[in-house]
Amino acid sequence: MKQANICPRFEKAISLLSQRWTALIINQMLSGPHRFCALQSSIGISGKVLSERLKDLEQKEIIKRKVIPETPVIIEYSLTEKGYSLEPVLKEIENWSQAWLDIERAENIK
Amino acid sequence: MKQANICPRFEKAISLLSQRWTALIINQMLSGPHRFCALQSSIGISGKVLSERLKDLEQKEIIKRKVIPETPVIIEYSLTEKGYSLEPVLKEIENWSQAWLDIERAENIK
DNA sequence: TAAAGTTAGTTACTTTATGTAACTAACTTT
DNA sequence: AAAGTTAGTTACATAAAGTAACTAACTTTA
Repeated sequence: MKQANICPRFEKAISLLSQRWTALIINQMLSGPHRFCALQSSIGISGKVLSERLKDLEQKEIIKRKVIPETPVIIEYSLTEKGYSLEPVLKEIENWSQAWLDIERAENIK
Repeated sequence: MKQANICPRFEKAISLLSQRWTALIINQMLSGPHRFCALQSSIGISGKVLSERLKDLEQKEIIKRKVIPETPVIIEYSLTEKGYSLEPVLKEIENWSQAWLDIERAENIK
């Protein structure tokens, strides 16, 4: 039933950003390189899915994985140029969220 | 394990746009109102998931559902102001996709 | 007028994606 | 030696999507 007449590049971009966690991972990395467990705890993702996403994003050349042979070894994930170039997208999402969404409080009021 | 210190509005926006099909549905509607089966065939989504998404987007006030009592009845889905305000986000994704993605051809070459 | 088609969905069932939690291996700190 | 940290992996459970057939109300065609 796939018959989309939609631009394939656009569809690819959408399918990338529609993967759960992907946009949040990229967003965290906009502020600099991150380690595996830092991402894990800052966005609340499981190790399993995080490792899947990082492999996928690396393969898509959006992030790069660097092994720093300190003793204990440090694995550092950071954005490539292609990855950084998603910043305007994330910023627009943030702008929209500030303008149009508000935090529900109802559930907290007894 | 949810401990995110991320802005809750931003997270909400991300979780909206990370739902499969949602961004494509909104994108189609940027060009005007659409009927159920027009969306179905233009983006290649199943009736089941489309009806779920439309209900969800309506409840979030991003789209509105209008019953036009022509004979045969027409159900017209269109963006609200909140929905239209996502246009810059979609445009940025499109810009990025044009600048950074290309169509794989390898699989077509024998 | 019966048969076939369209629209806007829904239902039942299957496959895929995520979540949860425990585990590993190599190293460090107590 | 025991416990903790880092960067994952594995096995199992639940949730989300895909597939395809079905419904109900109406219309068009033979």
